Amino acid sequence: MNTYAEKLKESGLKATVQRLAMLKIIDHAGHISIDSLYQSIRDLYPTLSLATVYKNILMMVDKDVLVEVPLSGSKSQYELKKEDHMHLICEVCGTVEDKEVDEVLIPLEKKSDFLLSHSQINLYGTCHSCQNVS
Amino acid sequence: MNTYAEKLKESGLKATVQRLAMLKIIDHAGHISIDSLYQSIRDLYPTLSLATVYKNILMMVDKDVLVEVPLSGSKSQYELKKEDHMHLICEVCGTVEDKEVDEVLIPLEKKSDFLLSHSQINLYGTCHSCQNVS
DNA sequence: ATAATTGCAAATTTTTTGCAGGTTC
DNA sequence: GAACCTGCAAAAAATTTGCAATTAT
Repeated sequence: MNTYAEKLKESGLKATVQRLAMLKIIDHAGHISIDSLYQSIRDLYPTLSLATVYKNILMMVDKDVLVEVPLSGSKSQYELKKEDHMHLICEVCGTVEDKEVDEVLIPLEKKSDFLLSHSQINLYGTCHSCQNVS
Repeated sequence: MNTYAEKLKESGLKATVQRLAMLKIIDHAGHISIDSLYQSIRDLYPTLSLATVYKNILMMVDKDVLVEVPLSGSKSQYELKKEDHMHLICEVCGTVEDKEVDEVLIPLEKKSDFLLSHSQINLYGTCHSCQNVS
């Protein structure tokens, strides 16, 4: 059985073709904005409506299937829920790369007397490739 | 002379009463959404228009007077540009607290071969006060 | 004086909602 | 078959734009 379908059912959501298509595209892209997702998905399902994309994004974020990645200066992207990690956002080419969070946050949590539920770490700068173009 | 006015002029922006009022409120609040800012500012300047707030936010972010703080599940907030720091966002009471970034990021930058320009670190969880309410 | 900024109204863009018909379990 | 989901169209909310009048330097 399809993993995406399982994830949905575990979360109490029905595994519709629309949702499966969304998850497949999001997973493949890593991170994606609602607009891009809608564009991509129309190639496969021309009748899928933007309203459905919105409804499903909200629902899947609510059910912890997806995570919102809010970004400075552009619209939020969405990704599959997985281990906390940070994003390295290249200000030149716009690429978003994932990176492990390591144990950076545990000592921090103790020092702050803050009960951490999840983190959102975005580092803006210039990625390896773009540094070399100069 | 007023510090806010200086900041604006250094950035090539005119020090209008509207902008000064915005900076004062933002500074006092620490972080604020466009809506809240508009509400607060109307008490002082009932004729100030929402369009002006939007124009000035964009302009001041562009000129590095302000910084956008994008948040999961709610609209972006804005704050005065200052040293990079992280936000501890309480999921119970919604409070956003500032915290130093320390030297957490420097080793990270080296390891990632990423030329860091600025960071945006939001930690979601439960703050000290809300932990004690139980 | 001149170049930038404001406020208004209108346009555009983004997101949400209601509901009839279709689909999943 | 019951509850849930979709797609459409329409509504609501958020953001941007154009422009004449005003303001800062």
